[in-house]
Amino acid sequence: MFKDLDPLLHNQLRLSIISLLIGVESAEFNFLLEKTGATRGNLSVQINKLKEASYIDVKKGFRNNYPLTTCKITPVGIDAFEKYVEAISGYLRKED
Amino acid sequence: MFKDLDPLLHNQLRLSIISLLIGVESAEFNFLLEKTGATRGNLSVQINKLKEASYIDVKKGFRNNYPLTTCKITPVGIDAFEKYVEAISGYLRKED
DNA sequence: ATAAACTTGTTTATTACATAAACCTAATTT
DNA sequence: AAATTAGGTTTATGTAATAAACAAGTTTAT
Repeated sequence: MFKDLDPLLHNQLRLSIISLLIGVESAEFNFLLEKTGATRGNLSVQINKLKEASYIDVKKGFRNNYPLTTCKITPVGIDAFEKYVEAISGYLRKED
Repeated sequence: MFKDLDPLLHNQLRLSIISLLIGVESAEFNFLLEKTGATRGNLSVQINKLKEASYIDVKKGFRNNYPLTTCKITPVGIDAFEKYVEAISGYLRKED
C-alpha cells in the first residue's frame, strides 16, 4: 500500500541538502548553510551521514586560506532521491 | 526557501494514517493496522499523538462485545495535511 | 606582536522520538 | 475452568536529531 520511506532522506535537513544538490553541479558548505538555515553543527553531521551512504561526495580544500567543503550529489544519491520522491508521492494523493 | 515540515506529519506511520483517513469517512483500528502494516502498539501510540493534536477524532465503543476504536480526520487534520503536501512538494521539484 | 574577533567547520551531550515488547481486560473456545 | 483470541495500552529501550561546546587556524585592531 505505502512504500517505505528511505529514513536517510525522510529528514528535513538531509532532504533539503539533497534537494539543493540535485539542482547544481556542486555546492559549498556555506551555500547549504544559508539555503537550509541549519546550524553549522547540524549541517556538518547530516552532510557526513549522506556522505557515508555515498549519496554525496565531499571534497575538502582551502580558499583564501580558509577551509572549504564542497558537496556534490552522486548517482547513488540521485537514484535514492528519485525513489524517495516516488515513494512519498504515494502518501500525498487523496485518491486511494 | 524550504518550508518547515510539520513534525507530526513527517513520520511514516502518522502520515500513512492521515493519508488513509483523508480518503474515507472514518476508519477502524484494525483497518488502519492492516493498511499500514504497523504493530498494534505503535499504531496506538501514533493515533493518540494525532488525537492530542486534534488532527483526528477517536471514538471508543464496542462491537460484538469487543472494544472498537474508530478514527476520523478533523478539519484541523485536513488543513495540516494540505499544508504538509504543499510544503514537502517544495523539496521534491528539481527546479529551484 | 599580541590580543580579540572572525571563519569554517567538528565533536559531544542532551533531549526527544520511534518502535517493539510486555502487559492488560474481557470474551470466546475447548 | 484453562487456554486462546480480540482489541488495545503502557513501558522500556535504542536511535536519531539537534544545539551547545570545542577546535584550529586567520584576520584585524591595538
